[in-house]
Amino acid sequence: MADKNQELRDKGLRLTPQRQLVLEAVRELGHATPEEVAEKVRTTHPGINLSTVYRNLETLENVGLVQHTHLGHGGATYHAAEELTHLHLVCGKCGSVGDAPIETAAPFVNTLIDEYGFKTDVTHFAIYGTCALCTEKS
Amino acid sequence: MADKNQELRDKGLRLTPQRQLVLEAVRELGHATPEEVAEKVRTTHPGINLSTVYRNLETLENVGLVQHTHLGHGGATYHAAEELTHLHLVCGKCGSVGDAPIETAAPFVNTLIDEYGFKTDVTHFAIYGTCALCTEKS
DNA sequence: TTTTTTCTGCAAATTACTTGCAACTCGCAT
DNA sequence: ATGCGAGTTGCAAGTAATTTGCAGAAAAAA
Repeated sequence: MADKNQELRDKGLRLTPQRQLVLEAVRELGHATPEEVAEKVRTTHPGINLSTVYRNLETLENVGLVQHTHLGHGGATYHAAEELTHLHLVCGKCGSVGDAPIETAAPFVNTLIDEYGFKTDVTHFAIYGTCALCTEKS
Repeated sequence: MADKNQELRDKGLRLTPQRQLVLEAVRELGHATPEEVAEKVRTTHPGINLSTVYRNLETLENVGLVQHTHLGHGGATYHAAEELTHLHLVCGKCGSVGDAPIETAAPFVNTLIDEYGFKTDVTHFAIYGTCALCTEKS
């Protein structure tokens, strides 16, 4: 964990237990809302305040260790930066979140660059639709 | 306007001035937040309540006359169903919203169907990235 | 018209997040 | 080791955006 300490300090951040736990939680959860992160952190550090979680997620995002994505209605969900290598396929019927490799979108992304000069970050918003299961059912 | 009346009645909806105005406003505005719709409606019907706007947008969405899209942080924006024929390219730097024809995404959409059975609605979430202008500047 | 049923307005409630501030503590410099 | 100062935390209050409960208003049906 000396490395983990270093990782945060290198970014100019102070090393607090809360901050470490928030980062750990995001990494372990894969993707999670601030509320879910807080809940996870509370299993080992019950007293943590929700605003501390929000503030740390923001701080960690500023230094590039985590990122947020919009998977649904209002709420953002957070990912560890290393894991942001897939698209999110959100099903509007059942709410499930599937993954697809980011390369799936590569031709689309290239088209947007070529024709509009628009550099897309496909992971920032979910891809919305109906999953295979729900399509069958209807 | 007999046709417009019919249009709503056909869907089993009662014809109220508020409802007509909300639908009109969405059509005229192209895309708008609930707040913007309310403001527009108030130019001719000052007393309308914000919750009436919300409820009507929801109702109109249920019968398929309007749809909502996520262009940014939390808020949804509403479109007339007829006009949902383009992608939204949202720039994370300047906040501008560009359009691109929906066909741009067709190959991508097909790939997702073929490989994952996932039927995408590309208009529901914005496509996020950096626009040509902001890319130049940096 | 009268009845039925759906809408509307209003006020209060909820949700998700942000902010102000005093107390605390991390890490550098003694 | 010890202390100092800036970055952090917890707490409580504050926002912003949307939702809900309800009684009265007003469409459509009878």
